Amino acid sequence: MTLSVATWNVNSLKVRLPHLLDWLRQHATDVVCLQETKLTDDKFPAEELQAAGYRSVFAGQKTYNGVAILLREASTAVPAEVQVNLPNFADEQKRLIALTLDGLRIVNGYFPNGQAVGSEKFGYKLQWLAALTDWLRGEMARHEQVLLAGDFNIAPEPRDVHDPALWDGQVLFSEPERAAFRALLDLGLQDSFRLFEQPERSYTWWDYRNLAFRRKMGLRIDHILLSAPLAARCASCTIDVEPRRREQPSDHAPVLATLA
DNA sequence: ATGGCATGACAATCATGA
Repeated sequence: MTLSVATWNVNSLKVRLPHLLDWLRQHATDVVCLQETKLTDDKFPAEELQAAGYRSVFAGQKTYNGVAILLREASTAVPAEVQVNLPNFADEQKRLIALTLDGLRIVNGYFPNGQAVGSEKFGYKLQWLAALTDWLRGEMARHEQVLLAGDFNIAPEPRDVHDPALWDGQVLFSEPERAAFRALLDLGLQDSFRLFEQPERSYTWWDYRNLAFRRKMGLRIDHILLSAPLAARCASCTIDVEPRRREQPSDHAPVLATLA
């Protein structure tokens, strides 16, 4: 029994819905984690996604943030244990949604950006990461199969950054953020992308400005992490850059993992 | 050079992203 799981920061689900529907038609991915939907729940396009064969579980707000998990009806069980936001971290911002699918605990996060190292938002990012790690420790004790996907807003290693010297110490690549990423790995999670040989300059985000995509000036900040039993089943993890080539793209590309 | 581009709220610019 195989299962495919994707994560994609769509940077406005309203604007990107045509791209998403096209992508779902092409890939028929079983589970799709979305970030930055930027929609209140009453505006979520659940009917359009239902028509495309997907059940939606979502938590949004006006203008900013917003997360959703799409489940392909034909292939997935009914979701249970739906969790919106971290239970140990009071937060107005909708940045996390989790559910359990036939014993598989799926956590989808839109991690804070952090704005600038040392800023108030950077402190919020580190606190959010600490709360996530504490909460996940318990989730991993309760579930053998844990999948953490999303826009982490952290490039974990120099090879995940187009110009590590330029980005040294900057937000998204600073030592405290990378240490927080390692703390997630220390829980027993593995970076599915690095389970396999990958092309040089593999990134998931490129600035809209300065022709960054064409010049391969990107960062790998969107990830799918797997607990050991899932990592053992992981058959592939790839970044699909095709949607980024389209007109009016999201600045993030989808990441896709398959579990055998 | 804190810009450059994109999105949303709002009605001309501004907050935010990464």
